[in-house]
Amino acid sequence: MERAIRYSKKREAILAAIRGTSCHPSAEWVYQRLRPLHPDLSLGTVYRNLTFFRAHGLVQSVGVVQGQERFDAITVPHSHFVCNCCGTVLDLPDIRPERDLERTVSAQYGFAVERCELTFHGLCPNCTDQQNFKEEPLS
Amino acid sequence: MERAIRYSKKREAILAAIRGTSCHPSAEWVYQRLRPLHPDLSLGTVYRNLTFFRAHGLVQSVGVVQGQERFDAITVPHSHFVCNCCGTVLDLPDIRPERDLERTVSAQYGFAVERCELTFHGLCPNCTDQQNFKEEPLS
DNA sequence: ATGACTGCAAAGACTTTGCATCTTT
DNA sequence: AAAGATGCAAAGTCTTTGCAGTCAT
Repeated sequence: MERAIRYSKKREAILAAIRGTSCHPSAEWVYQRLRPLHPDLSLGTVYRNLTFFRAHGLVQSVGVVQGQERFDAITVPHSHFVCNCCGTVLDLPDIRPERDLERTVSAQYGFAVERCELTFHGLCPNCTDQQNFKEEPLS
Repeated sequence: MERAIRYSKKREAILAAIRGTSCHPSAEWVYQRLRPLHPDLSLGTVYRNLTFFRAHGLVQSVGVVQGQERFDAITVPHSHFVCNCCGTVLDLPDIRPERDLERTVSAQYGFAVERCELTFHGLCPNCTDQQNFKEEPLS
């Protein structure tokens, strides 16, 4: 028998928080975000629901950035940029790998490919500026 | 003044261990691998050297798989496949994103792109078989 | 001799989990 | 009333770090 799913205010709020931002939040971010409105929210509940959402395909992991797992409510395939300095994660909606690459990998290697992740790493404009500033100290 | 770099037996062994495998090892893997030959090796030293190698471009992180960071001695761009079940990481040397994608992202978004990561997730043949077996229990 | 590297163990950071309680159905 | 969801705090993992001792130059 499959485990029943019940409504919960917290769960709804957690999902809404993730859907309401494009920052690809971490568990901690969601927790801090909801605490004002839900003072009795527990970080454990955030984690449990993130696991729940991922298992049910409502959110997707964008990977671990600077030690924290980051999540995305957009589950259709798209690419990301990750700033190595500040950890910002940004969507690149129109950057796509070649369409048939997944199929090629499946066929060529015999893997059951479920998804494909294209991620760019570097510095965002903000951090580029700050880095430049550091390299040109007050002479 | 730049910090001097000295030779160290352990460091050499750690790098050799990473270069000598294609399994994209974790710190723990390297530690277990070297323990027979270097009984006094410390896990902290493995971590410190992994950080050192990455900072000097001798190894590259392949990301965090099932809670552990995985490393790759091959630092030329190439793609990976990660098995969601057993955590195996495999190289896909001939699968490459379009050549100019990094430049496009730099130009279009103003990021200083340092590298691009193309990773496929799914099940390796081994885990596919075992999964099938589970789904067809002894009738 | 200097200072880089290491072992050891403690501390840190993030995440998971057990159990009693509260909520939904 | 039954069982899922939560709060709380403890435990679990992986990783980093301080310090004293060791080793390379």
